[in-house]
Amino acid sequence: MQYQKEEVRARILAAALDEFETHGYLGAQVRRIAERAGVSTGNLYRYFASKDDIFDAIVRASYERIAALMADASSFCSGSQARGIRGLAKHLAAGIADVYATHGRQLTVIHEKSAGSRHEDFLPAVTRMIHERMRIELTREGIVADDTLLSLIAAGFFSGMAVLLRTVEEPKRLQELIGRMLVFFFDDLESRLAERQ
Amino acid sequence: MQYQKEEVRARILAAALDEFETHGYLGAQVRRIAERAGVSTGNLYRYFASKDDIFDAIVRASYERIAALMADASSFCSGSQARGIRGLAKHLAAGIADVYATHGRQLTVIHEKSAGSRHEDFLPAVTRMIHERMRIELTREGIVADDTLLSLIAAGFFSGMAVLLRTVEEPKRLQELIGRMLVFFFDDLESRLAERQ
Amino acid sequence: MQYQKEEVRARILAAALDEFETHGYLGAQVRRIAERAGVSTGNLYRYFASKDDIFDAIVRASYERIAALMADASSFCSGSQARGIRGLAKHLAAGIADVYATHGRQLTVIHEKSAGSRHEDFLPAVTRMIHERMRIELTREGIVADDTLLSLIAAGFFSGMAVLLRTVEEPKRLQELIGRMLVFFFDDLESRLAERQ
Amino acid sequence: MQYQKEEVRARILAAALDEFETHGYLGAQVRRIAERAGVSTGNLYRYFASKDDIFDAIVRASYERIAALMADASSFCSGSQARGIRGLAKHLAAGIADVYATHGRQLTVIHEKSAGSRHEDFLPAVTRMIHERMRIELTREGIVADDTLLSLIAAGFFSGMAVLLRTVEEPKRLQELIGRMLVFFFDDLESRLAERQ
DNA sequence: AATGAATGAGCGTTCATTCAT
DNA sequence: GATGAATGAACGCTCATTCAT
Repeated sequence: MQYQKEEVRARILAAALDEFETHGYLGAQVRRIAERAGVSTGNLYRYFASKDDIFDAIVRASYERIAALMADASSFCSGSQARGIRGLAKHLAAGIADVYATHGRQLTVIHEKSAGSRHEDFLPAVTRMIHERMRIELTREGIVADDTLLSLIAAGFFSGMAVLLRTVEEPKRLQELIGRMLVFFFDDLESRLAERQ
Repeated sequence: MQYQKEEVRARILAAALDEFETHGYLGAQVRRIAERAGVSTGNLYRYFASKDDIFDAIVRASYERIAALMADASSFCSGSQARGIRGLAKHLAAGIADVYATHGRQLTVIHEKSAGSRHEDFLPAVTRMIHERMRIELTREGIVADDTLLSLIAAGFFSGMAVLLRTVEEPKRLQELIGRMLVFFFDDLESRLAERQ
Repeated sequence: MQYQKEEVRARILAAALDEFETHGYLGAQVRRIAERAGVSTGNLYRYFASKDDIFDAIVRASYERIAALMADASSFCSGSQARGIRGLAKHLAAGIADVYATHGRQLTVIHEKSAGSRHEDFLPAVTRMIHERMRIELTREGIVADDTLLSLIAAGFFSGMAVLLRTVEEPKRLQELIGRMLVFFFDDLESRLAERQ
Repeated sequence: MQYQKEEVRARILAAALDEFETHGYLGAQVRRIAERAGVSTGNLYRYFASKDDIFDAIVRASYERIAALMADASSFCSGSQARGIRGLAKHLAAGIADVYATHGRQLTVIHEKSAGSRHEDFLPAVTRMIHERMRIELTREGIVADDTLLSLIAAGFFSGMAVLLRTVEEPKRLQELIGRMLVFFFDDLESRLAERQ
């Protein structure tokens, strides 16, 4: 019985992931999710209290792991020798890749299809968190950088990671491209961000 | 009569811009647009055939100008001496800023609030176009670059421009930051994109 | 098996009584009844064919006893020396109190919470029956009374009994108040009902 | 246009009155109300925000008039020479008849069919108010009466009025029966309520 | 006998669109 | 040209009842 329930729950989540991916949160229809899952509407509501709740169930783990990743930057900063923004970026890139490895489609959905749901502020929130971390790191290094520029880099870095993870299937190639993206974004950042004379 | 019609049409478009900006395409309500415009719902439908049509009317000009900007790279390439990707990027940045100057809010709307409308693929489309232009330019210069990396840079560049244009109000500061963003994205691009040895 | 069945049946009825008392017939939920009874929904339907059926099972006994009470007025009239409406009222009051003693909550439920069920006409039916009895008795005594007035008294008497039985816990006090209510309703009824000159 | 709107609103209210009368608040269906009114469901919601709102619109006036009637007992007590409970009862009876004359079916609906709506406590509330007024009046006259008995009389009086008003069509007959009901309930009340020796 | 997962018709409500005036 | 009342399909969700085990 327990097994069967879990299996149904999983089928609903799988169907819902398809649906949200295709139509976005607002465009998604609960009936369609139920149909795709081979479940009646009524039964679906035995597993989830509302449409928003289904979305949350799909997306929560990736949300929490990303949030945790951002939060543990202090432990990262104090403990490691690979410091500086490049170290931070490496750390974040590895963490994001890690989350993507297990929650790839879910991360994409919360990133791009959450408008109207309780998670619609995911992208700005993540951008802000990355931005803050980078700001702290740069300050520590005595580097002065414009905040707008910095937030733009934070957003570009996160979305760039998303593009790579979604596009590149071969693991070695992926690792290499992440490395080169890190070079692209953070090598010699100091001089590239310097106020022009 | 013709004059009056244009004025009504303009009021509808202004109200709709507000509405789409606030609620996104799917969350927007035609009734609310009509109310804000001081027009009856029925009359609104004399000017536009559907909600999607209103969205299109708001957004089409910015879409076309961006598309045109991407298309005229040939004229750019043949005529100008400021060549290379940096020249291209400068050209695109200027063009985007130009579009933004007259269609700023519309550009933001098609960029971020188009989910569910016929323009929901605007962002990937623009990214692809920029990507292609950059690819051509780099090929001309004999530079080999990974396509995924390139498309990620294209997307970051476009979204970065959007951030700057939306955030920075003071024109001189804006010009400066655009310049520095160009430095950040395109200075020494060749070596930063080079396959690692 | 039979014993066990009866115990389950009783638990369902007890839970249903709670539920109907709290939410009324239409507001009651079969699922909630099953939960409170510690029985599965499916099993509940082995004992009762429908929600309406559960309601009927709870309420039938009090209904039948009240109906029987009304019906045995003939035996009452022929056998007893305590005649007249006062005698009838005393008899009915005692009978109602008797039913209430064993089916108090059920009586309240059929009286006040039966809207939507097959018993929703309980109150008017009982009122009519009391009314008829009183009419017969008054006719026997040669008293002429208006029928509307009489039915109003019948209803007031029954509802009044319900109020007392529900409100007053102490038996002696209850007996006293019932007595005084009888005085209030039936003492000198003849002159109080007389057509005014 | 204004006329037409009012006419539709009136049709909806009339249909809803039928529906609530027949099925009670919980059993009533918005679709059925719309059908009976010859209006589409969507249009019905242009006139009323919710089912509860329709009920309120039907019933509010009678509620407020009854509440006002109860509230102005002070003005009644100070000004008039026809004092005592009999005076009070006469006053209330006249007031209730007055409300019934214009809101008869609505009064019945809020009285008997409001379970589940925001007005479901109408009957106990009215009973309590009448009870309190009567208590004040009796105290003024130095009469001691049991509160349970008093509340039972209050309820019987109100419901009795409802019965008369619903049943008796002929105005003179109605007046007469009301008068006789007042006699029945309040003549010689003092001695009938006296604690027995 | 018992479970509780499953069903599906139907509820109150919304909103893009049409139509009578 | 303009109004805004009217439509009705469709939405998210509920719950009495049934069914596979």
